[in-house]
Amino acid sequence: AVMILRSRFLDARRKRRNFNKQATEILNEYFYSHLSNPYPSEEAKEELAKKCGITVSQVSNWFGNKRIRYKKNIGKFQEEANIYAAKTAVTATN
Amino acid sequence: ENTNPGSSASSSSVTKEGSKSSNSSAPRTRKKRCPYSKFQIRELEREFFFNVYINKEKRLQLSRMLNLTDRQVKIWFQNRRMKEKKLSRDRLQYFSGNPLL
DNA sequence: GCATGATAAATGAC
DNA sequence: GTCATTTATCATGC
Repeated sequence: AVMILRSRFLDARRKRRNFNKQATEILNEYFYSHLSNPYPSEEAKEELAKKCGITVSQVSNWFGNKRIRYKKNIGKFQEEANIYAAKTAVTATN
Repeated sequence: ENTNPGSSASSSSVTKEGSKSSNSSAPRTRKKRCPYSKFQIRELEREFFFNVYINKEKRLQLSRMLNLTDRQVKIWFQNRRMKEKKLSRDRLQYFSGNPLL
């Protein structure tokens, strides 16, 4: 039984699985509502991880990938940015 | 497999600024990430298993054998230690919600 | 065929 | 030294 779990752990890391839609929503909401400084603190990461049902490392990975891919091609994310900007416009000003 | 690591920073030396000490401000050009070969990884892992912290002598020796700079070897061990720590954390988190134990 | 999550070199703060 | 990060690369999903 231990061997099974061990082997399952070893190859469960690069077997990539997409996050569910709700988790992606939460992450994108935070990212685009903090676009001027998209660097969540450790506490914020833990909260995001809990709400998304993923690990803190996965949250860090997501923000790392998001930051550079957004920076490299802002135009491609423009539509997405507008959507979440409108969705979180109220909370962002507070 | 892996050619001289020192040449991978900027391939064309003519177009890039040839001067080195003229501008003291910018971070110059970040060295392009070049994945290490299987042989290099094997030897690095072997030494890492022997001791997680490598001393200066072995570091220089290993860097020459693998055609890497001592700085690259040093940084590899730093990253490898971080990887080990993260593996431990993930193991704990993975087996903590254990459905079979 | 790219989008996406995870990992591997490389940098910099401290 | 650690450690969050940037960047490119890898591996998979679809």
